[in-house]
Amino acid sequence: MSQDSSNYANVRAFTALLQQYARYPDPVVLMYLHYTFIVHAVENDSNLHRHLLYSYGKSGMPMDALTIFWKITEPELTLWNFVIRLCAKHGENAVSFQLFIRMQVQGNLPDQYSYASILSACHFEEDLWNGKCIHAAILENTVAEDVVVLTALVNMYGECFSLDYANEAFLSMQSQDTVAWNAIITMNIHHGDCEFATLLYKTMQNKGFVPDSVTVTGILSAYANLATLNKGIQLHAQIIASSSKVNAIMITSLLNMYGKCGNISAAKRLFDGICKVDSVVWNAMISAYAQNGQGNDAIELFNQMRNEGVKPTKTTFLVVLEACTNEKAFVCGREMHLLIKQSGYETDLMVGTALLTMYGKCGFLEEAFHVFDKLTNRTVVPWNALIACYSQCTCSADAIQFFDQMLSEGLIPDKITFMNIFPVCSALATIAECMRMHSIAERIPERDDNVRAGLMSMYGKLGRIDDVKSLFYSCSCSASVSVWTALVAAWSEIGSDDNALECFNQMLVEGVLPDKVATVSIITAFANQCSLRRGLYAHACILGAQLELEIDVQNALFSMYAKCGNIDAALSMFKKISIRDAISFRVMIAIFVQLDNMDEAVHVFWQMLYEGMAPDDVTLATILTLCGSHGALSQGLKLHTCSIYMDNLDGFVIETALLSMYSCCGCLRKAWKIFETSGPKDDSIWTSMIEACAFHGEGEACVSLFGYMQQEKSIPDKSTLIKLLLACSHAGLIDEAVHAFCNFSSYHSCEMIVDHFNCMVDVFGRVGQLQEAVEMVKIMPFLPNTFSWSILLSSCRMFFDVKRGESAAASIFELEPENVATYVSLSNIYVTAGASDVGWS
DNA sequence: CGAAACTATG
Repeated sequence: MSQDSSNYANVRAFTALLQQYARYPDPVVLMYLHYTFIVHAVENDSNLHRHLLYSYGKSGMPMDALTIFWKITEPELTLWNFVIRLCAKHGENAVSFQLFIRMQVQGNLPDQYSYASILSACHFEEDLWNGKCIHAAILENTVAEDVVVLTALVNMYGECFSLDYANEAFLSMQSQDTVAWNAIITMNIHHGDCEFATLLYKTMQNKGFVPDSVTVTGILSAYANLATLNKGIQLHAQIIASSSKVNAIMITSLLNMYGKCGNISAAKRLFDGICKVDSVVWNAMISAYAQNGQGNDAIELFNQMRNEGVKPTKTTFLVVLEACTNEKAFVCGREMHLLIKQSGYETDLMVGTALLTMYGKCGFLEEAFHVFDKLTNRTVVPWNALIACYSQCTCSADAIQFFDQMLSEGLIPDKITFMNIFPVCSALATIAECMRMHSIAERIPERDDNVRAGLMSMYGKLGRIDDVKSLFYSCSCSASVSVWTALVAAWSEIGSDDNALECFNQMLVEGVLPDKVATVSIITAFANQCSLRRGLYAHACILGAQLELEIDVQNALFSMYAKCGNIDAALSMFKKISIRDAISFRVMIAIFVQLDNMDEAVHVFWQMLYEGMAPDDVTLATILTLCGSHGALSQGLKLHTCSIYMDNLDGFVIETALLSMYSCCGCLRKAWKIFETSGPKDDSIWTSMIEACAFHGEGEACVSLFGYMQQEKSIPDKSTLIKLLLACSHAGLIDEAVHAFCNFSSYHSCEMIVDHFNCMVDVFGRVGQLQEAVEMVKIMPFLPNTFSWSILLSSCRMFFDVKRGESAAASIFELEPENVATYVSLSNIYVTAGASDVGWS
């Protein structure tokens, strides 16, 4: 066989391979094939070049495609257009333009497809000038009226400049086609005008154009953004009825629509019935869960996705992290971090920001900062996320420091920055800081009514109603609903509920309808004043505004009824909410906990689990504490079992609560078990264990725990010391008490409080060392309070010491002349000492 | 075999 014919056979074989490849594109396989061609010296076949070029294009590798392209001598116009379009599609806009110029230099005149391709290389505002140049060239050309070119212009102006210009290009078409309609519809959706997009959709059909899958996709996202579930369902039904082929993109749009409209079960039914090889549909379903407060289902679905071998993408990380953040699922979040590291997305700005937000929401500020620190070319977005983390964890000073650091790095804060930093200033309660932030905020370009409202609520929280008012009156035009809300809240903050109500009325009079946020904050304001009458009034005012269906409003309403003392109304509202969220349950549980109604609290808690909602650790911990105080061991055990299956809970909080619950229910051994099996211990769990031992009279155990705690470098706080001293006192462990007391005072003398000394009075008094007890009262660096003397008095009574008892009683009378108990105690001393005849009456 | 404008999840 000659060299030529063998080469020919190779070319045919490789061509076949490449065609096969097109069905399952994979960059690694493609590069391997390319390498093999070179080895077999068939690489220079021009036919093969074309195949390779297209294959690289399909795999989304524009630069490799270009390398092949340059080897082709005198490529025809279609190939030029192909590579221009390919580079544009993958963000290589500059390369597209170079190709476009080079093509013409080599004597090829652009046709309508060339113009359409090069226009698609203009995506951003910065590209507008290029786009306009191309537009000018088109106007000189015969293709100026071509619908393809004009559609590309619609898109270019829509993405780089304004909807108006896009509309102009659309209207300048002599006749539109479906694709052109699709372009103008999607442009309106991208600009947020979904109502108009649906109107265009109707018009298009009236004019006889048949919507295709692209139209449907766009309209579905319009319905999603408008949250018009019924329209969405209707369109879904039409899709099914038309029995046209449903592609993955349409499925994704449907999932998104159901998710945004809050109909998770419909989304899940759809999802279960499709072929799930594409990560995008998984992402959409995970996101639907995450956005509807079902973070645990989102996480579970993600695990299923991995089990089925679907590769997570950047978006997967973003949506799963969102779920972890909402659920405070730290364990899962940390696993995600590992995966993200492996995928090389750790330093991606979006992923990094989502990751640091997750850590921050879970309360792990160090980890959050660590992620932040690794990000390069930081924009204002990760800074805002970092500041928000520290602000929400009430690390106000750090938040301010980061703010200043951000400024010194030359970044300009945006309104989100201020939305985060204003609450920090009110938390710090330093007026100088508030004014400094105020003056910086005055200088940012995008200050708007939300920034103004933020400022007003900052001053409002500090009670500076005059500053709030002057900001309100400095509005150049009529105040927006957020500004009105801030004013109402500020009046309410200083307890002037008449003014708050008057402002609310004034707002209604001026035709400003309360939105969701306004309604919630107004209802909450009245709830905090326990003003049922005003709360009812606010409730009545919003009845017409379709707001009573909003879950946040419903939560605020029933909580208001409870705070104002009308529990029955609260409960019946709670029961009537059709789609309750996790917040509804947490609020309702908190209400019952506050009422010390364990049965109802536990009942709502189980109901919450039954409806698929995850409790947070605070909710579970408060219920456990309630069970403890009611001695409800069997409920406590059930809750313990159930907590084992939740991974979104803060271990320390739950373990500490469990420990206390067992201790209060009399199971010291179970409390010990919790303590022993918990990992590294924080201060609160040490303290709880000491308290538990004290409660059960295990004084010696308290003392040794206290010792261990200090060995572990855990610093006992003042309340731990009190628990310990009480335990020692009950167990008569004088030396141990003295030791702990002296030890603590030598290291933390500034934390010593009068209660510590009172405990020591009790320690000595209880065993009859009355002289030492008196000394304790004398040497304390505080003025002894009634308790100090009362403790001494009761010891004197126990040991029949009339003289010291009289002197203690005299001191109490000085402090509290009306204290009847003292008379009783003293008379008891006289009686027991057989000295009732000493002349006191 | 292969061109073009409009398409989903964040």
